[in-house]
Amino acid sequence: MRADAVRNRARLVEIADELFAARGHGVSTETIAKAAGVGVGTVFRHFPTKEALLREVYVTRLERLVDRAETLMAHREPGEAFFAFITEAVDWAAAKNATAEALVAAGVDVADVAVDVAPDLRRAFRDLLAGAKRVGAVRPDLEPAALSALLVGLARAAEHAKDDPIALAAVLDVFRDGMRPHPA
Amino acid sequence: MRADAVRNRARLVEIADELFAARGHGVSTETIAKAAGVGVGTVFRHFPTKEALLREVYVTRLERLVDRAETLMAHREPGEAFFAFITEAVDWAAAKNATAEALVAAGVDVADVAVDVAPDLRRAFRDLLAGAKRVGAVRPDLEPAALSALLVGLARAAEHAKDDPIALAAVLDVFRDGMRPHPA
DNA sequence: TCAGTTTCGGAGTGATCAGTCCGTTTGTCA
DNA sequence: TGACAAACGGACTGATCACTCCGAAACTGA
Repeated sequence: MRADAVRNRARLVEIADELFAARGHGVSTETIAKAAGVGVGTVFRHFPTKEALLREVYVTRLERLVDRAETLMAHREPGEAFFAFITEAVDWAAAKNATAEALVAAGVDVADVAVDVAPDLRRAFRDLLAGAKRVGAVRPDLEPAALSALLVGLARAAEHAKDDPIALAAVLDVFRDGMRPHPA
Repeated sequence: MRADAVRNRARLVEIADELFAARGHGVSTETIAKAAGVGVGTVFRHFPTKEALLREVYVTRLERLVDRAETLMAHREPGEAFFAFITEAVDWAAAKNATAEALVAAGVDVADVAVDVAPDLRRAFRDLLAGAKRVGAVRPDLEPAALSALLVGLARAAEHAKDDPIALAAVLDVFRDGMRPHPA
């Protein structure tokens, strides 16, 4: 692969990520191409359809999430790692929401798109939970499947409250307290 | 207003609600018109733009939600009314896959899209919360704005977990426990 | 029943978008 | 450096969508 091709491909994913996050999946291919400083032809040489570009963006995001979980687990105490992850996930949330919904709207099964990343993600969730449960930071009945659903929900709730810092803080508190071991 | 016009208008809102819920906002005006058994011209006579039809659908949904909150408050003990409302909102969302969208639309554009209903909705939330706080069923720092965001998130989380009853139960527990007064 | 008016239906319009095609440019390697 | 394949750019195409327009149909009140 030629050097300029590699550069353009990476840049396209990066720019597409930003534009999809900021303006939804409705942004036209031409807009993305212009923002990346290339022609539309280049977009479609690297990605056969717009949907393929969306998938790439989505997978890239999931990979970053997994990386982040692993970094936190390696450098923090388990309970702290877990809640730091939850909190950070909020920042990442709005963008992920938009992409996942775009894929669903396009009739794509998100689980199918993420099939390559899914095992890593599941493992990261499992390890985060196991560590946090071991030190008693998280309720013992919280399983990876529920955590996944909660993160999706948190992402959505955070997006909804993003312009109201007080509400956003309350939302985070509710999630965090709800995930902690319940007294009684 | 002529009898057939009234009938068509109501039918359009009803059909549009179903189609938007099932297939997203991307459904074309012509699809909606055909499903309602009318021509596109009829759609645009009743609603100047597609967006106006969307708004009408949202407002109708929100009104139903407000009605339900009021009924619960009138017939149940405050804490029970609050949690029954939460639980029902989820069932409704998971089944119809639509309330979250409606709430997001209301939140993102409260002053605009749902200008007529927003005060009622806010009042219903405020009253539900006030009652529940009075009897100590809900944490005192939970405000209507945060509740609104949490409902959106809960609806989304529940939808994500709908095929896994154990995860769904855990998700509901996390939300309920998180909304209860925090010990310490 | 019938005139008068409202409402309807759907072909037509202009705009936009995903995706194609090919002449031109650029990186690569001998 | 020069030859050549790889990659590029953007005009172009066909499809689709929101919305318009007006002759036909249907409701209503007398």
